[in-house]
Amino acid sequence: MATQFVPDMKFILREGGYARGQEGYELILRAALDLLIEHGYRALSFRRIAEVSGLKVGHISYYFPTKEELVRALLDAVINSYQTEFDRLMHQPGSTPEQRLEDLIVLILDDITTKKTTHFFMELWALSNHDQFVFDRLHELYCRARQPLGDIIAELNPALSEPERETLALFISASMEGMTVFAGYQKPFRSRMPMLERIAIKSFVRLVREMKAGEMLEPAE
Amino acid sequence: MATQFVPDMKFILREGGYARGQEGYELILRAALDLLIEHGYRALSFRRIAEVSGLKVGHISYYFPTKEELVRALLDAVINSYQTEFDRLMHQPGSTPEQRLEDLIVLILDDITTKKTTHFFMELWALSNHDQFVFDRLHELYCRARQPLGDIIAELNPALSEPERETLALFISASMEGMTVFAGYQKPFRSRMPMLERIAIKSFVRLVREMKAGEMLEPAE
Amino acid sequence: MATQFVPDMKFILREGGYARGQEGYELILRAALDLLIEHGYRALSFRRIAEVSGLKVGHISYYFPTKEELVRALLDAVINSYQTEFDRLMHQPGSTPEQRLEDLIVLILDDITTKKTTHFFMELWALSNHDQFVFDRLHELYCRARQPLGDIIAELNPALSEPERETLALFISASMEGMTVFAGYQKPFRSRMPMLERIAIKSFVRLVREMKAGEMLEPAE
Amino acid sequence: MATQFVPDMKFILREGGYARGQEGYELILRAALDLLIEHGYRALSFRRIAEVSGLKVGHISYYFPTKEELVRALLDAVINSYQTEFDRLMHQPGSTPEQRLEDLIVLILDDITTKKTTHFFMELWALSNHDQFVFDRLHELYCRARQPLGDIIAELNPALSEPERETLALFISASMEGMTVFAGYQKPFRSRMPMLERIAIKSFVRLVREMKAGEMLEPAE
DNA sequence: AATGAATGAGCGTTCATTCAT
DNA sequence: TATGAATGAACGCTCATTCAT
Repeated sequence: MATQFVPDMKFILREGGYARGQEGYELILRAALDLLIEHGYRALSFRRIAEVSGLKVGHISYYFPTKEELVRALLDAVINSYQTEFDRLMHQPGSTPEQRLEDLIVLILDDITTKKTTHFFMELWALSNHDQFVFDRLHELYCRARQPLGDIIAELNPALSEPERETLALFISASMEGMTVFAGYQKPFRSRMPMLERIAIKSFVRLVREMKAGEMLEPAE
Repeated sequence: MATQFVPDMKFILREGGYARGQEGYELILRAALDLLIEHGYRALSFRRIAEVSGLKVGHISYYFPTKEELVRALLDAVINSYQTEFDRLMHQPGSTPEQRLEDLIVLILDDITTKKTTHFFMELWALSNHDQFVFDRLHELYCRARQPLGDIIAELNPALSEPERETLALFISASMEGMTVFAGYQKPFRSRMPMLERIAIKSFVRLVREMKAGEMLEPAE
Repeated sequence: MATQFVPDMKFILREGGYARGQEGYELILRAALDLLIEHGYRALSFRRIAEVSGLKVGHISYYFPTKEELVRALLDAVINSYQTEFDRLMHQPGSTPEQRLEDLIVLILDDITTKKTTHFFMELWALSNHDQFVFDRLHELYCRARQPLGDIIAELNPALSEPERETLALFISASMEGMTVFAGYQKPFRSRMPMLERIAIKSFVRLVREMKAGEMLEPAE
Repeated sequence: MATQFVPDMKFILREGGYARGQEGYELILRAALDLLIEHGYRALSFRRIAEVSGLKVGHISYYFPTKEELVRALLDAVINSYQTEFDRLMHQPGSTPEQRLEDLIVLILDDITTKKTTHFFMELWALSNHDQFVFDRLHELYCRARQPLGDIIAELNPALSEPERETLALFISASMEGMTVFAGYQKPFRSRMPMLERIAIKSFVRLVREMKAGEMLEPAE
C-alpha cells in the first residue's frame, strides 16, 4: 500500500540466528522506516509493519518483543547509518579549510532536502521531547556530526577557545538544521535552497574568520 | 527577558465572546493544547482530553464531530494567537533599524526556549509532513512572521531586490528556528542560548548590511 | 455456546446511568459468572463474555475499563448475594440451639452440592492464593458466615472462651467446606452427602457440647 | 513436626533413570510445577516455563507436543509422588490404633500447611471441575490415601460395615482437606492449626469409637 | 536433540465515532 | 446542551503450535 521507500543504508546486523532470520529482521526495519518516513510515527504500528513487510503481526514481535525495542533498533540502525556516512564524508581530505567548510555546508544542506532526512529528523525532534532514548541518541548523533565542524573552525580561527569553537559550531549546525523547516523536502522554499546555500557559505565563513576571542561572551552593548 | 508571546490562552475564544456553552469549547482546546505540549500528539485523544478537561467524551465530539476538526481548530487557534502576538510585538516602534533587528532576534530566540513553543512547533513540523492543512497554516504563519524582518532588511540594505530581501529574511528566520533543536526548552545546549543570541545578532546584522545585490544569485567562486 | 447458566441472585445495582445501562451491566456479570462456573477462570475473557452476553467486546470495557474491575465487581456481586442469603437464613428463629445448629449444617452442606457453589468457590480458593483482593473478600465472607455458628456454640457451651468458640466454629466450618472436594456437585461421593450430613450433625453437636474450656489449648498427652 | 511429603522433586523422573536428554524432561516439569505453585495455573505457559527452565520454547514442545500433555505429565508426576509418600508413611507400624490415627491426622494437617500442598491442591480442585483427567487422577489419589484410614477405623470399631467405615474415612478426610481453606499456607488462621489439630484428634477418635452400626444410615430424629 | 523462524488466534485495552436519551 | 450507551477497528502483546534447520 505504501510507497515502497527503501533507504540505501546498511542496517545493524543481528548477532547469531539463521540466515533466514536476518532477512525478516531487515524486512521489518525497512518497513518500519518506510512507514515512519511516509506516514509519520502514528503509522508505526505492528500491524502496518506486517502489511508493508508481508510478514505476520506475531512474527514481528518475535524479533522485537516490545514496540519500544523495535523503535530503538530502528533509530539505532538509521542513526548509525547517518553517523557512518557523516564520519566518512566529513573526514575526507580537502584542500583549504575554507573549502572543506564549504563542502561540509553543501553536504549537509543537500542532505536536508532529501525526503528521508526531512521527514525522519522532524519525527525525531518531536519524539525527543517526550522520549529520553530518542533524546539521547539524537544528542549523540549531533555531537559527532559537529566534531568535524569544530576541527575546521579551529584551523580557521585558532585564537578561539575550545568552548567558543564549540558554540560557533553549534550555531552553524543549528542554522543549517533550521533550513529543514523552510527548504527541506517539499517545503515551500525548497527551490531557494541554492541561494540559501550561498548565503550560508558566505555568512558562516566570515563568521568563523572574524569572530574574536571573548566576543561572544560579552553582552552586545 | 524571556518575553512570552502567549502568556495565557484567552486567544482560544471564538469571536463574539462567551456564548452559552462556549466555556466547553474553550475547555476542550485548552486541554488539547495542554496534552499536545506535555505529552505529544500521541496523547491527543478524545478520552484524554475528556479526562483533562473534566468533560465527557461524547461532549467533545458534540463540539468537534471528528478528531480532524478538533485538531484543526486547535492549531488554528494557537497559530492565530502566535500571529496576533507577532504582529503586535514586531511592529512596535524601535529606534534604529539595527536596534529593531536586534530586538526581533532576542524576542524570537527567547520565545524558542519556552516549553510551549519548543514542543508545539516541533509537533507541527512533524505533522506538516503528512497533513496539508498543518502545512498551509504553518506556511502562512511563518510568512507573516517574516514580514517585519523583511521590512527591517529593506531599511538596512535598500540595494537588495525584493526576492533577495525575502531570501535573506528566510535564511535568518530558518537559522533561528534551528536553534530550537539544540537550545530550545530542556535541549542539551539550552544554557548557551545567550551566547548563541550574541552570535546571531552579530552575524545577522553584518550579513544584512554587507550583502551585495546579486551576490546570493551567483554560485560561490 | 455455553450452557445458559443464570444464577438466581440479585446483583449489585450500579449508581446512576440510564435504565438501558443496567441491563448491559447485568448481562455482562451474568455471562461472566456463567463462564466462570461452566468453564473456569481461564474462560473468563472479554471476548467470551461478549459471545455469551451478545454484546460487543468494546462495550464490555465500557462498563469495566479493566479486567480486574470486572472480576472485582463479579466477586463482589456474587459474594454479596451469598452474604445476604446467609444472613437471612442463619438468623431465622429456631427452636432449640441444637435444632438451629442442625439446620445450619444441613443448609450449608446442601448448598455445597450445588453446581454454583462447588465451582465458584473452588475457583476462588485457587485465585485467592495469588490475588489479595480475592483473598480478602473470601475471608470477609467466611467471617460473617461463621458468626451465627459462633453464637449457637456460645449458647450450647457457655463455658468456652471467645477464642475457643471461634476456633470451634472454624473447625466445623472448615470441615464442612472440605466436603466440597468429595461430595460437592458431580464429585465422586456426591450420593453419600446425606450420610455425611448425619455424621456431621452427630459429630459437631457432641463436639460442641462436650468440649471443655482449655481442652483444645493443651497438647494431647 | 511439619513432615514434608515431597521434600525434593526426584519423583519427577521417569522410570529407568536418566536417559540421554532426560534432564530436559525433568527441568521442564520442575519449572512447570514451580510456576503452578508460585503463580497459579494462569502462569503455566510454554514461554514462562522456557524462561524458568532456561530452555527454549521450541524445545519444550519437542518433549510435550501439546500443552495438555505437559499438564497431564506434570499432574501425573506430582500426584504419583504424593501417592508414593502416602503409601510409605501411612503404613508404618504404630503402637495402638488410636496412636496411628493420631499420627495420621498430624501428618496430613501438617502437610496441608505447606505452600506446595496448599497451592497445588487448590489448583487441582479448580481444574478437576472442567477436566476429566484431573478429576480421575485426583479421585484415585484420594482413594488410596483414604485406605489406611479405613483400616484403622476397622480396628477401632469392628462393628461397622465396610461402606460405613468408608464413609467415616471420607468424612474425616474431607474435614481435614477443608482445613486447607482456613489454616493452609498463609491462610488467615494458619496459626490456629495446632488447636485445630487437637480438636480434630479429639473429635475424630471419639467419632470413630462411638459410631454405632446403622446409625449414620438413619435420618437424625 | 535442540533451536530459530513463523503462524494464527486470542488477549486486555484504547480509539474515534454514532446514536438515543 | 450534554451524556450514557454502543460500536467496530485497531492497538501492543502473549499464546500454543508447526516446521525447517
